[in-house]
Amino acid sequence: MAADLPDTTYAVLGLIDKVPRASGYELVAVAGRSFAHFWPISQTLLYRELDRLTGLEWVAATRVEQQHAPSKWTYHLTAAGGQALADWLAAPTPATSSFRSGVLLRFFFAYRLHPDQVRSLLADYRSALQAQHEEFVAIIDKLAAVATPAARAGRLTALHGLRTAEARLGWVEEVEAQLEDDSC
Amino acid sequence: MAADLPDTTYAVLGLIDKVPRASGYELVAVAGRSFAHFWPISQTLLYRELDRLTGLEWVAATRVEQQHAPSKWTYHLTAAGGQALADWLAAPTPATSSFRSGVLLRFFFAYRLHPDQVRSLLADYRSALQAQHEEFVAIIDKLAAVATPAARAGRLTALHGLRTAEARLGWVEEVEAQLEDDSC
DNA sequence: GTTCCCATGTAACCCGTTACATGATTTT
DNA sequence: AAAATCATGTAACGGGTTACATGGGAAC
Repeated sequence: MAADLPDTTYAVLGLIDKVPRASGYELVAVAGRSFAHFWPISQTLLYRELDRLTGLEWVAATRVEQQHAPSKWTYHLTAAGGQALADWLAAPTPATSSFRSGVLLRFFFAYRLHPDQVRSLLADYRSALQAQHEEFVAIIDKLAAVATPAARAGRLTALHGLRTAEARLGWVEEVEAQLEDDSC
Repeated sequence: MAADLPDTTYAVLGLIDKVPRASGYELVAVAGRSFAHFWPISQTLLYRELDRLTGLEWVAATRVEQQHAPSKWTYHLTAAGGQALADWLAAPTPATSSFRSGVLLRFFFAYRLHPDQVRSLLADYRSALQAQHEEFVAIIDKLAAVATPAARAGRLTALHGLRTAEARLGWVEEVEAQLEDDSC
């Protein structure tokens, strides 16, 4: 059907389905809180996708006047949009999980560093992982209280992040232990 | 000093340091086998970075004539290049680990799918993870035999991938177990 | 009265990708 | 004769980013 669009387009489409009658501004905030962990998008990009989606008539925009705040556009799926989302979800998933890690890239060349510098690299990484870990725990706790299918899906994707962070924290410990052995 | 360059530039710089006197063609192959797992780069991009690095005079190119194959350029670091690499490694690492997962994005909207479709999504993900797992095991085995600092760094980054894949396979099992509970 | 929140947008850049071109040599 | 390997490149596209602009109402 439609020329094949980037997954980001469907991410926004799915978000509008999940949070109907939201403004672009609100969607940016929701995206930042929800799928940003495994599919980050900037504000500019999200607005661009809203344009694209309305152009495709997959979503319809409604003008809402407000007196306590600027007027806004709210969005909701059309029938065609619902179909497009369903088609995309049903299509076989290309295994496109792109991962780029500045920490690992540096660690890969770590043999050019002093052991102290390596240790500090690992320490920074640990802090970042711990912060992530806490975020995921918070999300899981919050969503555990909600008994909707959407909340469950959100909780389980957060669990994926949690398990990943745990494993990587374990890796940091493993590596630090190995470095200590060498110093002796 | 130099306007701040993308990490990819330093990735190539580090690779030339690690594998001196290699051609662009060889570097593409090595990059594909080594840091592609956490820092993928395409052939075109790598060649473009070689141009940039020679322009910066961080690497120098030498023409090598061959009779059994086309002539080639080989690369090696200059003093300035070595300094640039060291500076980059020593600089505080921005926590830029960008992760985009098509599987998680779909899973996030999984409440719109039939349970069977979710199961197949998870099954595909498991296969991909298992393939990754095997790759990392192979790398670790291969590098365990080599007793250089560079090999050790490579082995430990591969271990990071291995631990991550293990944790995610565990997540798949966890989620599948939860889905079964619901069916009852 | 400055700062934060709501709300939407423009401009410019460039990184990274895919597809394709070329051509010699070696292997099947 | 065809296919794979070695080797380097061009062309075009677009997704995603950062930085900036605007402006009214609310909060401190």
